[in-house]
Amino acid sequence: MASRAILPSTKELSDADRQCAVNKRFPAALVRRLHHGEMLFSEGALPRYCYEIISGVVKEYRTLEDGQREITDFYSDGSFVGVDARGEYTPTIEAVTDCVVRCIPREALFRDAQTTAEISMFLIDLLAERLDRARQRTMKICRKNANQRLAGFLLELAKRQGRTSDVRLPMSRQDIGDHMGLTIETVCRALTEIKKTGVVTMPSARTFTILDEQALAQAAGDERKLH
Amino acid sequence: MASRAILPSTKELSDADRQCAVNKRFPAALVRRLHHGEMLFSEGALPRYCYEIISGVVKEYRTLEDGQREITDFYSDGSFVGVDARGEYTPTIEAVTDCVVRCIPREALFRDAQTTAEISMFLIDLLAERLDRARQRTMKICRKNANQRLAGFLLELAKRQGRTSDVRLPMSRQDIGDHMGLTIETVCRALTEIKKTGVVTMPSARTFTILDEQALAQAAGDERKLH
DNA sequence: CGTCTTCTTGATCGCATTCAACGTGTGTGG
DNA sequence: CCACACACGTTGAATGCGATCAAGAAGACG
Repeated sequence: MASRAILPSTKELSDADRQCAVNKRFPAALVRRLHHGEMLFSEGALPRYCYEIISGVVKEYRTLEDGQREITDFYSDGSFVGVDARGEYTPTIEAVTDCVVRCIPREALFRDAQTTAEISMFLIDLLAERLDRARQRTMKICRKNANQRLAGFLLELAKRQGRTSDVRLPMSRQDIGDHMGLTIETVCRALTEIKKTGVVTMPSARTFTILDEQALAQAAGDERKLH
Repeated sequence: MASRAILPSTKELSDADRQCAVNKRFPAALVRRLHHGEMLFSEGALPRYCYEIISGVVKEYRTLEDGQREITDFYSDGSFVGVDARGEYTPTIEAVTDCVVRCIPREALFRDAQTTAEISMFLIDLLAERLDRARQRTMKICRKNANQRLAGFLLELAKRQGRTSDVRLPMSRQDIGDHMGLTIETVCRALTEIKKTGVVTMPSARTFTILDEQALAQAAGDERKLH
């Protein structure tokens, strides 16, 4: 696999590497427990801490004046959130499931980044990866129809959870819609259509099993129609 | 105006500040001239240089398998491009108009970032700003209709060029469409509708004058319809 | 067991796309 | 300088996808 690093000499940081680099600096960081629906911080104010997700899933979102939400991403164990918050553009981080997170003081992290290359490179790599991901998401939303977006979303969930059977959908249909730029009804319909093709089964609304991964990838890809 | 910096203690870097920080390190960087349509580098390979735009406008884009393009952004003088390139996900940078750019060796830049806080902070701030911008763009594309997107685009062009009269549209309708997630026809129709409302005049296809800035901002904003 | 939330399906509507044709402008060579 | 060609821009008509409005089904929870 080709390197995704920002420089050829910089190897791609795995979540473990990141944890390591920051852990060395902040070994005694506070651990905090979150209940489903609780917020780590919300838009507007620059947070005092950023967080590493130890377990559970959080969603990161912004709200428009008219109340519409955009969920930029979901994060689970090994991911860092709140690092890229900037002043008034700080998004909200909310627990999708019960979570355990490690609190890292932002000010100290950025102070250390000024003296420790390991930390600053960690930040640069993290931001570059997020930027790339944000742009790929825009591309998907612009260029793919509802079925393709949902097929891609299921594939990614399965990949993140490292399995194809009994994959969990921890977030609501509304959350999925807010993430994919679709309404809740369209999410339902797209899921139903995918089920109908037989490549995926859903024993319950919040679990699924991929029967034909290749066909699902195909459905997420260049196919204009999914019938 | 509230700070947009990533930390309260970090003041927002203006383009001038950035130029300054990097200039100090790379005072003798090579200058290169580009003709309209020429590429600085293209997707796939990690570029050896990144560039500061001295004059002219470039577009940054990726291409999907099926040939569709997504223009992530347009950059003009004072902006840096190619900094956030990462391995296989490197986008293409192409001159929209004739350009003059300053070449900065990437490897040296990132090496310096490991020893000089000024450089690493420059990179972190640049990436954080791009990330924010990318997400706001996604939000606009998801939640706003064609007329709103175009109104917003015109406003931004005017703002960047620092005037409301004889604002240049250096890019083609196709480029605008690829940037806003619309077809070329829809771009035309949206522009026509905006002209019809009388808030903007277009002496030629590539120039416009804003007659009523507030009304244009309104049209870009929460209005669902523009009649 | 009943209530509330979440999920699903149906019918209709509107916006942007698609396909098609026609204008407009720009640059090149005769 | 004009004629022509070609790229770019504009407008029209028909189609289709996802949004909206509405109602009903399935879980979750006390």
